[in-house]
Amino acid sequence: MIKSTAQDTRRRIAEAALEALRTEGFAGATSRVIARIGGFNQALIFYHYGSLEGALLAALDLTSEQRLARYREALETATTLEELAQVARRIYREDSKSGHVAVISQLVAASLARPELAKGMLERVDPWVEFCDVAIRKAVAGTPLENALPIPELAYGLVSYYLGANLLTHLGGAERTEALFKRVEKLAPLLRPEGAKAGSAKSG
Amino acid sequence: MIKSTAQDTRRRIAEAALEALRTEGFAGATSRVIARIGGFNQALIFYHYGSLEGALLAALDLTSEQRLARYREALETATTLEELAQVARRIYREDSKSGHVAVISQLVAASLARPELAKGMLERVDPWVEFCDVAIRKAVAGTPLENALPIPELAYGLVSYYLGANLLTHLGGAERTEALFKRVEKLAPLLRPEGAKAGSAKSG
Amino acid sequence: MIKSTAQDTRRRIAEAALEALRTEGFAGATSRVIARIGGFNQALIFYHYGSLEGALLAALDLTSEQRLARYREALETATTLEELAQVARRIYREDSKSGHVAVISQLVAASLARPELAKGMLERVDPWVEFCDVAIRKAVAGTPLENALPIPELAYGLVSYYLGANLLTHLGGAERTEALFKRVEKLAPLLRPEGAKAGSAKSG
Amino acid sequence: MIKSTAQDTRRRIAEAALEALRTEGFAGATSRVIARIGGFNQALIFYHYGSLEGALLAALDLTSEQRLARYREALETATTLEELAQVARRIYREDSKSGHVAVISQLVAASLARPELAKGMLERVDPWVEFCDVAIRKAVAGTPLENALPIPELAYGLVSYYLGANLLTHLGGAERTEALFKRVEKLAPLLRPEGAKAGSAKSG
DNA sequence: TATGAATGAGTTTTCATTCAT
DNA sequence: GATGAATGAAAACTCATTCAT
Repeated sequence: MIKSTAQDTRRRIAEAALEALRTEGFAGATSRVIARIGGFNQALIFYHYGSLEGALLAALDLTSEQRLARYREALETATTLEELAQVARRIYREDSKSGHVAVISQLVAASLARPELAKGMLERVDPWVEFCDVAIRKAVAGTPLENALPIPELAYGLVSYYLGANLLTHLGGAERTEALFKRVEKLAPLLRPEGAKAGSAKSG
Repeated sequence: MIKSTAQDTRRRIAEAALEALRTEGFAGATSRVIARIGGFNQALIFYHYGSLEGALLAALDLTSEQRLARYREALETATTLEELAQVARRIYREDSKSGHVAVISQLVAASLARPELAKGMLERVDPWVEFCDVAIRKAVAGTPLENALPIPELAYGLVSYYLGANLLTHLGGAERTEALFKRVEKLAPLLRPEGAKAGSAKSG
Repeated sequence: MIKSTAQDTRRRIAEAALEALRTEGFAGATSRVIARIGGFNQALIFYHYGSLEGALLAALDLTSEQRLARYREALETATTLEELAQVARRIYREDSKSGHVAVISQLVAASLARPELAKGMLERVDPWVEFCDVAIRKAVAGTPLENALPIPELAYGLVSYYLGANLLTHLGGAERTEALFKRVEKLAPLLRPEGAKAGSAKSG
Repeated sequence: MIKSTAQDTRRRIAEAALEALRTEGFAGATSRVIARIGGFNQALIFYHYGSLEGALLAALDLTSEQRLARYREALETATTLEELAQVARRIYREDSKSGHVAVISQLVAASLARPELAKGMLERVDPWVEFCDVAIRKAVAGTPLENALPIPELAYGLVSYYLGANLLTHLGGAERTEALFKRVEKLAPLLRPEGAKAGSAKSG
């Protein structure tokens, strides 16, 4: 048997937990299932994380890091509101396909009735709000909206929407959310104030 | 042993299930807990609903009916975007306090991994989208937005947002969602086209 | 609602119980299943028979009567050992196909751990032993075996064998029992005493 | 908590299951009863055998091995048909007393309605047929019957009879089966062809 | 650091049966 | 005679977690 460092093992456990969440949902992410997926002993989860929830939160961190990195990278390329909308749609699709945000939905929902989980979850929401904040700020930079919009509140609103959209998507309403994204892309120019838009006049 | 009609008993079970969902969440809404809350025998749930899920969906119907009625009533009183925003905030607070939409969140989340539940849930989403559709339509009636906005998509988006906002609220972020509502109220007049705003200014 | 006489209802219950035993086996012949098959209320079983077991025994009586009548009729036509063997095989097949003796096997087996059932079963075995007794007697009438064979014991042995053969048949060994029957048919003449056999003497 | 090897524990479980089958029958051999008899946790059954049926089949293997060994040993000592009949009677009594074959009857009967069990059972019937085959062959060795009898079919027939006889014995008809055995013993010599009977050699 | 074994408390569901009507 | 409603007890099985090694 090859001994691994505690770090490696923790990582393996978190990855197995993530996979379990993705494929089986929160209710199916039992210690037994996680152990089977990762090929290790159930007890190891408790040895390293103290409880199942600890391992699930580690799984969330794993996916959050990955996704946030991806988001930030995508944000680099977007400079206008239109581009931002496009980026958002693309990322939404990636998230749906990969199941990453499904994991978040599951954990958020499950944590409603689990104080300890809820605490861990709330902490992990902030980076996302932060990200949205930056994104919006960038999108409206140099436009009149820059000063008019309640950006922090909007950022939180976006995260809220994202969560809800993902839940519904997984219930079976994928197209309807996609449809909204498409509309927003089309409408984005209309929301631009005159000055910023050169000659592309809009709302009469 | 007191015999009641099936209707009454079904109602009692649904109410107990609702209470269980509210106070214990989906994972805690077991047949045993529901039976204890309602003061009846566990087996009664299966006698009347066939399965736990059946009873939980009945609970959802109970709360949905109540809330929708309340929403429609509130909608009657609102005529402008500002008023609509106010109504929305008030109702959001009621939902948070009463735990009604928390129940929805729980069930939506839980149904991600339960096909039968998911089916039942999806059917129950539509009345809400419908309601939002009507509400938005009413709010923008007579304004240029009336023709510019993708109302059906927005309606679905609102429901999505509402779901997410409720999840986060129950995680502990109530004030942040409230803050957004307040901002929207303040900004509502700005989104109004000049003509419509003329004499009907509401916000002080 | 058409009221029926107690006799009619008892009959309907017994028939439904028999059908349940046939199609679902003893373990599946629950009061609920029987009631569904017969289209009546579960409680009716207890009203008329006092217990589930009572109804199941009534079902057994139903099938026993039918089969015994059939057996006696078949016995009429058989006069020699060979013919008796043929008749036995034909009847065995009928029993297998119709599921009648499967019902007996089920009940006998189930009664091993149920004193009340066992009592009822034992009483119902006698007519069969009696029948075998008569059959054997008839088959060996006029031959030396008539006085040599311990007919009552053999009769009981035949019933024992029949029970076991049916159990194994239902486990999946139908052909093997059939094979034995065929062999017995062929060998029957060999067991015949010289006098009775005319010129077909075989045994040395 | 005393830790043992998996082998030991599996054995303890199988033994407890066997005892439960013996004393309570199939319907009474529930996980709870087995656990109580064995003095271990119900869950242990599932940990080691995956399902109740797995444990019950293990119990059957336990008793089958023991009995087959005993049978083979007894067979060694019997060389003539008479002796074989004596041995059969003795063993039959042992089986009745010890409840070993009652267990088989129970499982065979129960498996009528349980496909998985039936599969396991059928596999376990063969060694017994094999044993009977050998026994018969030995009994008729050197006699004219050696070539006249359909031994494989008879072997299967004997197993069938044994099963049925045991069922009836447990229903309460022990003496009647005993009576048949006694008669067979007495008649055994008569079935012997003259040549072999001459000096009634016991063939050492 | 890791694991196989073990467990108490829990799950959903089904059962035979009773009772008020 | 008949029935819908109700129930206590029990079923098989799973859970997160602990413990000895």
